[in-house]
Amino acid sequence: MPDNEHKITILDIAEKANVSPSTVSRVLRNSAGVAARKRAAVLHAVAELDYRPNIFAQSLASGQSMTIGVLTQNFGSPFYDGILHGILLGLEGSDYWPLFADGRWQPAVEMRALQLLLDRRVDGLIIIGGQISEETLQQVARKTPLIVAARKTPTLPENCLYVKNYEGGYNATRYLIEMGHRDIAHITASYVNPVAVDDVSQRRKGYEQAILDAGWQPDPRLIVEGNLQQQSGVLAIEMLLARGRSFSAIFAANDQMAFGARLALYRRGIRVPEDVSLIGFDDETFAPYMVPPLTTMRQPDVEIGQAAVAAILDMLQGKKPDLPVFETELVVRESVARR
Amino acid sequence: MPDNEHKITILDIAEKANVSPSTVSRVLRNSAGVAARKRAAVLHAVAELDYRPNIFAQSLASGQSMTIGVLTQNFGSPFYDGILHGILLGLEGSDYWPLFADGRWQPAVEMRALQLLLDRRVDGLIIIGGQISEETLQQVARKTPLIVAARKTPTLPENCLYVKNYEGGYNATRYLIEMGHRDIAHITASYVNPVAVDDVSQRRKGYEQAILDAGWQPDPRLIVEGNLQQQSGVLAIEMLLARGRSFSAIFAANDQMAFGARLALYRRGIRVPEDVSLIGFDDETFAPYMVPPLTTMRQPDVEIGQAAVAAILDMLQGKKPDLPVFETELVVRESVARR
DNA sequence: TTTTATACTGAAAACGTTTTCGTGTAAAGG
DNA sequence: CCTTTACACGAAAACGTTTTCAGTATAAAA
Repeated sequence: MPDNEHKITILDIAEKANVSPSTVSRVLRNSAGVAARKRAAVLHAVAELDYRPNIFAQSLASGQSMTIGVLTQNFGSPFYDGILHGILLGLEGSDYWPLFADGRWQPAVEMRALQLLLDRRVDGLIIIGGQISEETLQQVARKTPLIVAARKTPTLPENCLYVKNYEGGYNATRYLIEMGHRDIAHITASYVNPVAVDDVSQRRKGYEQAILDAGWQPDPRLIVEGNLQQQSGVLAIEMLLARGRSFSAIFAANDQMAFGARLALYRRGIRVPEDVSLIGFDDETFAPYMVPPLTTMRQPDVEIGQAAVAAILDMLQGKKPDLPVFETELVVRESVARR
Repeated sequence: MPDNEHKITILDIAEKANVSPSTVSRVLRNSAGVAARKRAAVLHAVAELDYRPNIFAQSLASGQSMTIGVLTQNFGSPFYDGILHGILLGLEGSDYWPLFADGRWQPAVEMRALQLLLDRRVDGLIIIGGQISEETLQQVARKTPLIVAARKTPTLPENCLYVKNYEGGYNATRYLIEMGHRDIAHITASYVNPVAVDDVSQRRKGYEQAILDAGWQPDPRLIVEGNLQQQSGVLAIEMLLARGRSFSAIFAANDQMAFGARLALYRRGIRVPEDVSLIGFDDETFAPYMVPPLTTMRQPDVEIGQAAVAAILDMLQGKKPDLPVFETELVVRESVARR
């Protein structure tokens, strides 16, 4: 690099402002009273020299990294992406900076990512989904402010952000029933390579309870399993059709599988919603642009991200965080018809 | 763990292994020869005490942060997300760690994010899209290895990753022509709040040239502008239809607008591809699940991300990076019919 | 006027590494 | 044998802050 300019440090500021380095530091962090005259001189020198503190020295000396670790499973997934967006929003103007890591739904990768985040001495940690053992999580929580979202963690009620998936599944099904449907298929997922997905099984329980409450018996022939990806929605429909059990509506445990299902129905010449109604879960960005626009249960992803950050920030200040419970919301579009 | 509070440092290792701290450091970074016996002792002590180096001290002493800054404009966008994924992939196993920042397509936010990344002393920087002035970019490039992707930067040919958008637009249009279409509409975008989108205007030039090469004149009534979002695709179709100029095919400058267009056509009862053919650009994850599956031009997003990382890593080793030029690829699905 | 708090402030000690400098020792060369 | 040369490796000096400690004024209290 041709540019061998001397990096300006706090010492340069001190010299230029005719004070000691300690005083410069005090001014910069507002950690103690400093005479107005000197404060001005310091500020002036800082501006003049365009001083940029060395973040490593700061962190080393103060023991704080001013970063929040965010461990997610899949940058690409729309739901996770919404949470990330919320985190970004929540962090805005807070002096903290997010450090993202992606576990890619692989236990080994995830553990490594967690370790790396810890090694980078994050001041707080937000974990979205994943499959790290509760024991490990407890251990982490003991040393670092921790929030776990989009995942069930019975042993850490104080650190968990929770969405009412059971109610969501119930309400989605209930809506179909109210629209006159009786034979309602459900596309669920119990293991995704190969981690149990509690959220989704909660939705299934809600589905089954809604059927029971209507006075009917859930029919196992109407339940198929996918893996949350679009393609598995296609397969689910094939399987369902092969079983020969008729149905007039489908509740997919997430939008992505609903999209796949919709495509499979199109290929079979089955119209939506004239022949079969379809409801999803998540309200992904694409849902309003499905043909026809997808009726679905919205999860407040951005809000969850914001709440996670708010909670971490509270914890960092020693306050008890408040952990709202999130409701899902029915978004009526055009993929469900009255029967 | 029975955490006796005492953080173990390199000194503890040194003591336990009966060597000096310097030697421990040498073993850990492999920076100089160490007697096999001592090396083993150090490694043993490290394992025994579960030593974790303090990354701030390392960075402070070595002057390297072992991080790569990534400045993106929009975590949510599928194309950007693909690039991010590629970056993650490329970084795997490289000792470097990505630091993400989101410019949100807002110049002020973007500049602030850049500044923060620089303050964190990233060893390299990848900028995806955005509107930071070329002058600023040059300044940055002088001090830090820099790669700019998905954006035109005439003054920085050595730092730029480039996709053949012109050819992509040309080929998409050419394909429609070959399929027997003559009246081909184009949904483009010239400014997106309010940054000029060079990629998209290249595609438009390709479109116009293909028409010219077929011996016809581009008709301005067949060109509408959106803002790259789905919703603008809907509006574009409304506008197009209102103009009364007939057309049998549409080339949308990105998939998102194609999705919106498809919805608008559905609402008007215009069938795809029987009445109107539709081709997009990007090959987003959702494209194969549109109804009907969308024919589109694929951009190698993941590969771009990987190439960006590879280039940065090269630069960090003082090597001249090789900067491949990326081709787009026609992905034929079912949204274009022969006329 | 003397005492006693009450600001300020600078010197110096962390913080936990990496890296430079020398020194002692063993191998190689004459 | 005596010099070089090469190698290991410990001591100590960075790296750039924050924070503690110990003053010194200065103002308030007595």
